[in-house]
Amino acid sequence: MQHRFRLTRSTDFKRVRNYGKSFAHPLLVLVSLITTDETSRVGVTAGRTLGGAVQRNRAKRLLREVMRPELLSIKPGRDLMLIARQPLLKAEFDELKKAVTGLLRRADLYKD
RNA sequence: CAGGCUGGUUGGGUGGUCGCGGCCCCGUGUUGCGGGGUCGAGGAAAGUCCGCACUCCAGAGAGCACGGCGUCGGAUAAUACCCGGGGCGGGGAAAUUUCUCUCUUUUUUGAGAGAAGUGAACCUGCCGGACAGGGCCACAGAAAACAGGUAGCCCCUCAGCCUAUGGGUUGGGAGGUGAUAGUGAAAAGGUGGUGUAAGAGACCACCGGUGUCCGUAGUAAUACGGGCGGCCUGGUAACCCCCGCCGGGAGCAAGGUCAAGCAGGGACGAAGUGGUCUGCGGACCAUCGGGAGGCAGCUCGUCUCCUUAUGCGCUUUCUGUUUAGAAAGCCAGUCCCGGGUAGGCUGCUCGAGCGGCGCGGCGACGCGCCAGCCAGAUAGAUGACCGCCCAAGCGCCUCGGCGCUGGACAGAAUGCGGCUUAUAGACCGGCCUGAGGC
RNA sequence: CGGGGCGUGGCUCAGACCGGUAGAGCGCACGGUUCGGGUCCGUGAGGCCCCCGGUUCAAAUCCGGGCGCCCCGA
Repeated sequence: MQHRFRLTRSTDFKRVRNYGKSFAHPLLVLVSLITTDETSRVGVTAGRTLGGAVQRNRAKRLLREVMRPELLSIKPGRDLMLIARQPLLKAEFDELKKAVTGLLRRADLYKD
């Protein structure tokens, strides 16, 4: 995922977390916030409950890899946040992909 | 061959498609985008237990306090922790010796179990001082540290009883003793003898320990042998302490630099003189004054640059018939200033580095030569999917294949050395013991 | 990067500085009191003192190392 489509600042994460709408799934949580920007951006987090640095990095890489092709078909001006949950580490890639696309549809983020 | 122990190396490989970060090159519509090339996690990157480099702060020197360390030699940039020794312990297989028990055999014997001893390689813990001083040593025990008595033993003495007049016995008192028994983790060298009323290093022999001197080996700690002396002083300093040595503090979120916003400070003068050009708005040059900077810090001098912008704003005071003007303050604006938050850049990876070869050393490590440059991210780059192969586990049978599962611990964040902890396996050695063969 | 604290019966904590007997409250079990329950009274079970080494005659305590949890500073 290209760097300009990423959430990078701590304040951005706080803003999305505080004012965004959240959608839950056993594998992950999606948080969405409407902004005035042209582009949509995505941030990825994995808390300490997932395990050590290896597990947390792997969770974030999987989430980024899943989001990469979906980014083109998402409505502009959205800041998204994906929060990993513990069962994500044992899930298959296709399973995770299905979960993410399902959440994006529920949040009504796809272009018409 | 069997068993035990131990050192080192490695930490899945390969190909395809898509994707991410750094650097270089090219193109372009140049804060960006596209294409190509190249590089891109570890042996522990981890824990942060030590030691350095580096940076900032503080600092004349010395001492005190506090903390750490403490056998010898070596290695190192440095280290209580690395390497090689020394001393005192602990663990350690096969084998074997002795004893006891059980079974067995006509006997010789054989087998098993248990206890004690000897016992390799190797692994592992500790290491100044207890005659400088203080504190503590529960329970038990007579006594726990300038030893000690209501057990026992012995002598003396007093009283009672018995008596064959030698004495015996019971109880009390004054002493001696530290041998015996018992307690305890520990009872003030051990064994044997002399000696004595009973005893005791009181004395003797041997042994053990300690101090000191000499010799041999060793750089040394120390070991071995011999002489002499006292025959000798419990443990605890990972309790205080004493002696010797070492230590300034903080840490890459160090530090440097650029710098929004907000807040703070300052200025918003005089509008001179001479000249040139002019499209009459003004512009430029020189000069006076003012300001900023450079010429090593100061003065002088000199050089360079700048010298503008206010508001039909508000309040008060003064002048004035009014329009208006002046001064002070406030507000807004513009410009400048220093400090500096968010944030950016830097520090940031060429280094006590890594690899190969050779030499020296038992080793830690050192020296020389060669070849190359080998991660620098910052919500933090190494990922996803697929094929084949090599190991591993499970199942099946025709014992060699087939099918399934499917990679251990774990992710750089300034760098390096050591330590500690986690770790599926694979490969290559070394040492010791036992059995057999030549 | 640096600093601090905690771990002891089922739960909340003492004991640790200065080593020798592990204790309190709540809870639990049994008995009594009551017609029965609660309250109250009495009795007493339950601990490898987080783990591994070391010092010591002796370690929950002293000294190393490890594990887990919590907190703080730049």
